[in-house]
Amino acid sequence: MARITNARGKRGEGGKHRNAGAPRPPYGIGALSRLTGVHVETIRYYERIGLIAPPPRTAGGNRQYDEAARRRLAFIRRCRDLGFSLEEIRALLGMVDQPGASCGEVQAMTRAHLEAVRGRIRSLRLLEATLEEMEKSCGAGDLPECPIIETLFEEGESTASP
Amino acid sequence: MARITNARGKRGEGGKHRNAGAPRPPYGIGALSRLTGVHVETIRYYERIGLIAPPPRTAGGNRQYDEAARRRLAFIRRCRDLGFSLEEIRALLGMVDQPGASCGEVQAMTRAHLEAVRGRIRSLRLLEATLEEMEKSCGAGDLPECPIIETLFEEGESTASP
DNA sequence: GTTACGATCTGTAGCCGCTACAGATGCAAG
DNA sequence: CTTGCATCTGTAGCGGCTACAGATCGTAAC
Repeated sequence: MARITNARGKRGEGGKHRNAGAPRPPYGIGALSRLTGVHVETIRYYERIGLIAPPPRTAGGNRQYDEAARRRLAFIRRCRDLGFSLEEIRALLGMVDQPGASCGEVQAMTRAHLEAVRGRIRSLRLLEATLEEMEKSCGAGDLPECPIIETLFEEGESTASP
Repeated sequence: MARITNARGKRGEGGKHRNAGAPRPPYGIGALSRLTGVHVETIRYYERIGLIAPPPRTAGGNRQYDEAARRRLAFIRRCRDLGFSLEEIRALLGMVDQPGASCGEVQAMTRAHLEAVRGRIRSLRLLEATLEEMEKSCGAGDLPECPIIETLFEEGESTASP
């Protein structure tokens, strides 16, 4: 969502009258946020919990990020989009930082995560079926006794655990 | 999960030597927990946030629940299993308590919830596809440059938002 | 220079839906 | 009466942010 378009939309961020386009390092936290799609507060949060390193500061105390920081944060963002937890991401970043030979581990984590995702899909589908049935049972929705409520009051264990 | 089997398994709860089977009202909070599958702490939490009414107490201050309370909590449990939020459940309970004519509303809520569930399924499926592709790209898992990591470092917006 | 205004700073508290303690009682069986 | 579980209250923590408040930074325009 909106990557380069508004990167310079409000303020140049690169100072003077640069040759237009994306801003360059060092990035302020706002620029980094726009570049990666991670909210400013979330970036600070990641720093607080030690997911990203504290960047150098300006004389006044504002954070300044470089290209490496940007890439790392974008990596995190992509992992989040794929549903990895922050702890999983921490592990992944650790593997990234290792020399080599970690490919197998990365693959294993991906596989485990994939299995978890599939599990969630399965239970959501059961849930979907139950809800569909309940919804249909209502017909026009003007019965004296609501069948949905009846169903919810009935005995018996439920099917899914989302 | 385990409904009547262990209802009397650890302690009679019904006092004396009752004719076996399920305990009877009034239920202590533990018995209620076993009957509904809702943890003791969670029951107290529901009371604290006003989702269930504070029950009468024994002289010593222990909670005592009746059959109506049991049914209501079981209702809540079933709704949770179906993925309704506590706020949604609060609304549903309000409708239950209304005389009649709320069937349409209940149906509408169910429908809305069903749509939300379907949305979640859709994004999880996108996610699944991406993860599958990533995982496959690794092959035997012993490449020098891990393709998964490469992918995660690549530019471009991501697809799903789970 | 100064003013104005946005960007950024720190710190704290809140969201949901529980869960996990600690430390004090209740209560029934032996 | 003792044992020993069940229950009590209260508080804090989880994950992953989000939303303030109130202060300071930084820069463009006058």
